[in-house]
Amino acid sequence: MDYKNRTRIARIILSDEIALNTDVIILGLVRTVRVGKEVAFVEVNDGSCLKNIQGVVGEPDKFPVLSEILTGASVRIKGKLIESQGGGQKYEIAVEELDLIGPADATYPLQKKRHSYEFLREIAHLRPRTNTFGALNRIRSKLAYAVHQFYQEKGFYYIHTPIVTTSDCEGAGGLFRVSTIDHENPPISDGKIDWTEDFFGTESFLAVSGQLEGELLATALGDIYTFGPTFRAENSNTSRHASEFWMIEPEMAWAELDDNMDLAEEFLKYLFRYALEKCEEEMSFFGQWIDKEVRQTLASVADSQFERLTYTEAIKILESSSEKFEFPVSWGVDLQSEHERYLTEKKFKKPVIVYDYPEEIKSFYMKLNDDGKTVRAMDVLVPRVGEIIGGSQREHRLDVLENRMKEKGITNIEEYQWYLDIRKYGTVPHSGFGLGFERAIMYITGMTNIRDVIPFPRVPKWAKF
RNA sequence: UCCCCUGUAGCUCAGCUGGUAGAGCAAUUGACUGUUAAUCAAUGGGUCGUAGGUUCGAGUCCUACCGGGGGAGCCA
Repeated sequence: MDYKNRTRIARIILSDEIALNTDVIILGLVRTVRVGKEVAFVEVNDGSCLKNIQGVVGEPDKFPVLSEILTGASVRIKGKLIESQGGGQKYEIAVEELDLIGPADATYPLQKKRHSYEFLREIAHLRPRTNTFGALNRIRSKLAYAVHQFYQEKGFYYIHTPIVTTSDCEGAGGLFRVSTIDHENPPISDGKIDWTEDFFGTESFLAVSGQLEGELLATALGDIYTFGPTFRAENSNTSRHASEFWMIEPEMAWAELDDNMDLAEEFLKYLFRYALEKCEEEMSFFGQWIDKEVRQTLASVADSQFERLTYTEAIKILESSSEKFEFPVSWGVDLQSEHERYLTEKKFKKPVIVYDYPEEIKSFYMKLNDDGKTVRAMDVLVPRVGEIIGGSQREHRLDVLENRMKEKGITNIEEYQWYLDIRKYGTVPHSGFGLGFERAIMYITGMTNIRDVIPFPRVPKWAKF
């Protein structure tokens, strides 16, 4: 079989680059078959785009294989590309050869109808074959490319931070243990597990962030970014948390919080514009089936300023608002979801950056402001998704950093010697943030559950496929 | 982890105040059609999440457990 000479459907339908009457070979999965006496139609999708192409069989009697071709089968169609004689599509294939490559029987779970997302999650091995997940996986790929393009064009270096970490206190929640110790018969010393016997000679975990290492590279290379998997062993059961997700973490040397906010805003707008301009087919699909206003929202956000306000200002707005909150607000408490949602969805109706948070509720590495009460932290909040970016200017003053670590109760400071060393030798002001890639995709596509924007989600009680 | 809702044919669901199950789609068979989530007809298909309990009798009520959804916390 000459699989190599096949023509991808996107080249026919989307880019219009195949001339009429060209002999083409289509390889793909059957979406639906309609067999009659005089004519039969075999509609195929090959994953290159949303649209299917239909093969037209003029004399069905001469193709007994038609009776074996059901929805879900893989087929090879050879024939001439012709102008469609029916309405509804521009092109079709006048079938000359029709081969069933891989049959699918009546048990094929994907029917010619809409399925619930809940059901599709249970068949995550097959859901990529649906229109929605095809579009999601394609736009995910394109947006990942856009991430690299954005940073590479700005002169940032793409760096790889370790997946396995030995520091158990990165300030971002629960960690997954990495171990080769026989857990049914662990080595014991002084009544406790002897981790020096473990693979790395010490306790080790999956990284919850590449930030600390990112800072090291930034002070050497200037501007860097990471884009990789991140693991959080939190028992979070929400539509916007996953145990394994992809995060983009830029880190800029010689940059303060304003520069950080500028970068975050520019970055998000770049992704929104990229989706609108370079992912037209997917975005029109999402606009039709997922969220009718999503394109309009992205376009208006891409052309407007994000609202920036300090935590203190945010608290004042919330306190003077007539909105009834379940949790009362006052200076010093962390903003609840309902507060964040009010700010971004009701008050400003666009992305909002809140910065300068009370130091008590933020991590040790964030730069202390001169007021001694707040730190240079920032959160970017967007409607429907909530917190999409979290970042800060880092504390680059060695003595201040050491003090804050002590205040935060970090006892094993000597294990962070490497982190402190970049402050000890030629320290530079630097800033960075983390963007949850899936949350960005949710915002861009209008999808409302993080489990549907990553092909194989990992969440509490679910790591199948 | 907490609160609320939910679990009935392959899928989406109906099943009122308890009396041993229905529809649409899918599938199978046949007919018909330049069709396009094709159409029409017939047929097959369910130990009602699991385990207990109340009751003469439970899909329907109660308890526990296991899934799923929404919200909260944690955050990206």
